[in-house]
Amino acid sequence: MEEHAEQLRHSLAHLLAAAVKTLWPKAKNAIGPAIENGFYQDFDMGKTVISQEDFPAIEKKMREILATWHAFEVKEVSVATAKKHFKDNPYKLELIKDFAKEGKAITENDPGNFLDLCKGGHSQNPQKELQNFKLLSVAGAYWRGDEKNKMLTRIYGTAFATQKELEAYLKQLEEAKKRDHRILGEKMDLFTISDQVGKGLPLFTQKGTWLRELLNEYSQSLRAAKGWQKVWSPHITKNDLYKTSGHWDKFGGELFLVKSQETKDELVMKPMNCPHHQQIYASKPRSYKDLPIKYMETTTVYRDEKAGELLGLSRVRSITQDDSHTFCMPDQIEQIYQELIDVTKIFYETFGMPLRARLSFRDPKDPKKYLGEVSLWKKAEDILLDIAKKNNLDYFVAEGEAAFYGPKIDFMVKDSLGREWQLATPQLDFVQPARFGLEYIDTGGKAQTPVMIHFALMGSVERFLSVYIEHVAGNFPLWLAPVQIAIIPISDKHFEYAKKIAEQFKMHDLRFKMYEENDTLGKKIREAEMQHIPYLLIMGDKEIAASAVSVRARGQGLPAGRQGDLGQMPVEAFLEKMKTEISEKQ
RNA sequence: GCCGAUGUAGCUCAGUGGCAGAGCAUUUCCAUGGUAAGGAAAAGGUCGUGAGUUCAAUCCUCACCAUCGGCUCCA
Repeated sequence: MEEHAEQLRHSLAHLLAAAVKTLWPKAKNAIGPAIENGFYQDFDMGKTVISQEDFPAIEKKMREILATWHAFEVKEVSVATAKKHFKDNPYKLELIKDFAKEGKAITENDPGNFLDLCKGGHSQNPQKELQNFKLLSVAGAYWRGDEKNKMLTRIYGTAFATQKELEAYLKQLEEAKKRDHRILGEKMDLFTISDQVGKGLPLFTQKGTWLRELLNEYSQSLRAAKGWQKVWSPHITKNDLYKTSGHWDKFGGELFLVKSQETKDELVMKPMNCPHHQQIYASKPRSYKDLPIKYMETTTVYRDEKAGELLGLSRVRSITQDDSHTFCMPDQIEQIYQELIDVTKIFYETFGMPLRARLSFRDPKDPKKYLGEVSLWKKAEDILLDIAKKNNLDYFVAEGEAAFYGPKIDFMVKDSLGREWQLATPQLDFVQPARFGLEYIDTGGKAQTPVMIHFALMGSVERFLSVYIEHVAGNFPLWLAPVQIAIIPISDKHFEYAKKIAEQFKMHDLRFKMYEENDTLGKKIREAEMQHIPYLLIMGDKEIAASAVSVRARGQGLPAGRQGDLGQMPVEAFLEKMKTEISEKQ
């Protein structure tokens, strides 16, 4: 964020605090930083409940107060003075105490008639610069982000230097809302969520299933080309498996339990596939000549996510991973990583999504969170860093983001609205193979422990879909579109010709929808456009006479006359066009 | 899990302490159409679920369920 925007947003957080404290004198303001595109401010509101309905009043008060603000004066004060100034605010007192302990200077600012504890960094000209803001939402947030602490009321707002930028941002929010995958998913009939099946358990329609299968086919085909082979594992398993792997201690609360009525077996729904794949590896002795061994399996795993965390397809309880596990010798790690990085680059380039890599390493200050020897971790992290450099990845290191069994590369993927998502994640694992006693015999005839590499290209099909639907706003490329062609006969006189064309499409494995309803042409075109079908074929007397079809490419937005009109072409020419586009994944 | 909001027809949403409403979608009929909604009629509801207050609850109260905005978490 540029410094200027940060200053004005931070200043607005103060202004919001001032307004809320004027309207509700008992409110205690906690912290209020600038964030991307705006700011927030936390309050302890006591028993008062604030809702969006209060926003007009708050915004009005903010503008009133703003008129009295001139310059932010930042003053350093003693701990005792600061404590006196904020004696009624336990949050500020806690901050003062912490700052004092860390030996930081304590600074206050007062732009007019509102004293606040603050490190500084404000707008130089509040009258002029703080005009373009809007309050957006109210939410709960734990004090200092710790769920053991009290929940405060957080008010989010957005602010820009100019009215024009503010309006553009609000418009972008609206656009994002329109392409929300939950809304498009329903409109385009891709998936549905039923109360009777359960929350976080989406059901996929025929169209949504095409997307799942085509995406998976692509994901697996890229890896198959580099030697990964499919395996299969069942969906329930004895819980001992996860006790051995170490997952039970860490994630036991999120496992779905399954009880056998025949035996005393305590089973669980599998929350991941790595232990299963390790058991396949362990099914017979392995030699160094067998390595690397590359398994892949796209399968659904089940995790009991906390209720409030479920969200459309982005966070679900039935998660379909396009998973793979590779067992190799330490000196093969680099080669495997290179292959996985190659695959990831191709995959995301196909979808037009730029990549950035986050190297998720352990937090050196909190070694208890991780299993395995420190020296192994260090070695693994060095290898990842080295590979990232060699591949010219746009990368950054994030300490404390590692999985408990090893460091990983999280690929951050940028969508067309500029939002970043974490999808593909090659993860190195030095811990689990040892726990399961996996071995291979090296050239000297000695048993060694292999290294395991976890990797899912999409991450999960559901999560990838949630991002991708919004990335393309429902306009899937031809090779992916569940319905590729809308066949629109002008009237029932033309149905027979339309059916003949449809037969040809069937022979070429093209996916089409026939608009046979007795509706007007305009209506049928509208419906096909609203379904984001890539090509619309209109056929009437003229087309029959010419043994042709009239082709209209999908419009990308609102109606604008005959946009996308490609004119009449012979059926063969159209088929050829489809073939080319599909094979090139355009 | 926590804070807040919401839940009325398949969808989007009005509305009321006293027989439940619209638009779109659906069905039927009329219209046979040339590039984003032709016309008419019908059908469609335990007003999220359960309890309480009341002569009477879709409306008020409580609990639960689900959804949404966030927080925390995310193998």
